[in-house]
Amino acid sequence: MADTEITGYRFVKADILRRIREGVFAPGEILPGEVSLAEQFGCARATVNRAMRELSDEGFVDRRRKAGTRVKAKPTRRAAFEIPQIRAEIEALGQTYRYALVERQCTPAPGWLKARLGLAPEARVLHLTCMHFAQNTPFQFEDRWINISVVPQAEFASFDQDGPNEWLVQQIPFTEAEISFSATAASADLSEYLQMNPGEPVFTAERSTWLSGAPVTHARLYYASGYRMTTRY
Amino acid sequence: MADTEITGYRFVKADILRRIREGVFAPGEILPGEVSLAEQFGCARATVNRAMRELSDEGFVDRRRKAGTRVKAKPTRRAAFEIPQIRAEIEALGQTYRYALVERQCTPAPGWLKARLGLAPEARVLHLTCMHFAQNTPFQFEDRWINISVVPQAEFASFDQDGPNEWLVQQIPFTEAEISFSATAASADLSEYLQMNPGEPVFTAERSTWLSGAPVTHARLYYASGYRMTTRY
DNA sequence: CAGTGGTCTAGACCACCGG
DNA sequence: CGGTGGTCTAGACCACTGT
Repeated sequence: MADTEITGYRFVKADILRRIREGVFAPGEILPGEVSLAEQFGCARATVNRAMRELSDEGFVDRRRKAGTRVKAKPTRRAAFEIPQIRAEIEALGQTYRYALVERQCTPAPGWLKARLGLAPEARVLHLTCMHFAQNTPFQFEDRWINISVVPQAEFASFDQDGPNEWLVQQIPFTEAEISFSATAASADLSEYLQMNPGEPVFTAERSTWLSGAPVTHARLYYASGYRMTTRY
Repeated sequence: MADTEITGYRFVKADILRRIREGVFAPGEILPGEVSLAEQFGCARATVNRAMRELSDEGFVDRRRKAGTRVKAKPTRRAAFEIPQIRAEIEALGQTYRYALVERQCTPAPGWLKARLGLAPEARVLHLTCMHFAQNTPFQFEDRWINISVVPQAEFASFDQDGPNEWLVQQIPFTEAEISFSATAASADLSEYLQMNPGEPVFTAERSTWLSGAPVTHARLYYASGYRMTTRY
């Protein structure tokens, strides 16, 4: 019997997804091959292929040559979130962004940093601490380290107008990055910068980037009280 | 002059990306059109199209009909993270997973929950609290609400063997989800469940799902001390 | 309105890997 | 080994939107 004649990879994708949701295709079950589906939908195989590839990218099905396409038994959905760009984040809230440099210093890299980034034993780094405000209330405290041997021009940048992140993205790209989130307790110093009480929970992001294996920078970002990172999917 | 003859969308993608990184294509600059690139690379336009589409998906370029493709001025990289599946998460650490139901109760939905999910005024919900252990040490405390009118079979499930999440993914799919992360302070109760001190920072995830607009479930997930959510990109 | 990306097609060859 | 998905091609039509 003729299926609906509406084509388009979006339709194919939505239709397969519907059948998965309704249990027509049960978890673990193998789906018809691309050729067969192309016939059913009355479209080219490439169209089916694109639909299935997206379903696979989004974690609904597993595809393997010869083995075919199977509905994932445990649907591991994945969500994408935008790496927070502080200025954009604040301005998106309709608030004015303000930046302030707290401290700037060239120093030998501390041991933990060398270990984390894989720095050379004698490496020197630029250490910056700064504040980001939304409407003049503290929003984020940034504790950043930049590898001078990979980004030598950092040594001569003042960082008194633009934050290190904005500066870095214009100076140097990166190829690998790692970001992790956790909850930490505010130290005495930090609590003053962020206008909170010592020991209060702080949402903390820690991010490292490399350029083809060479350590570029490391930052700890401490968010003021009440911050939430949200995403829909 | 002839460019390299190696084709493949992966090559095209990598080559364009390299030129972006090296500054050959500066931020904000417009790239050659697909036809032109196809000639340069000696391949079909569809091949270039796929390469460019992926670059766009990954946030390196912006594409618009008629306007062409531009290098993103502020590279907003996006990272994908897997929605944490507690059992898998713990077993991936090589530890044994254990689940325990703490409390189970059908109740009228509290006001904040109705507001958050968009529940009907007279809605009744199933409220569950449970613990997840890794190697018998507390890993996560779960505070979950399930909408009985959308998932009626929940009323008759005991939840004494399997956690609500594992049960739900087998019972009902969802179409929309929202997840947010924050740092909260451990309440007296919570600190006992997670074996920590009251007031200590707790990494907290809050997740809501809907099925075609109908509220399905809401959960607050409190992670034991020291938890980090990490992703590479 | 015209140029760009978005999508589809029909056919082809190939790599991989399950049986 | 043979079937499945992975990819490419040459060509086509179309939707959107900047100018």
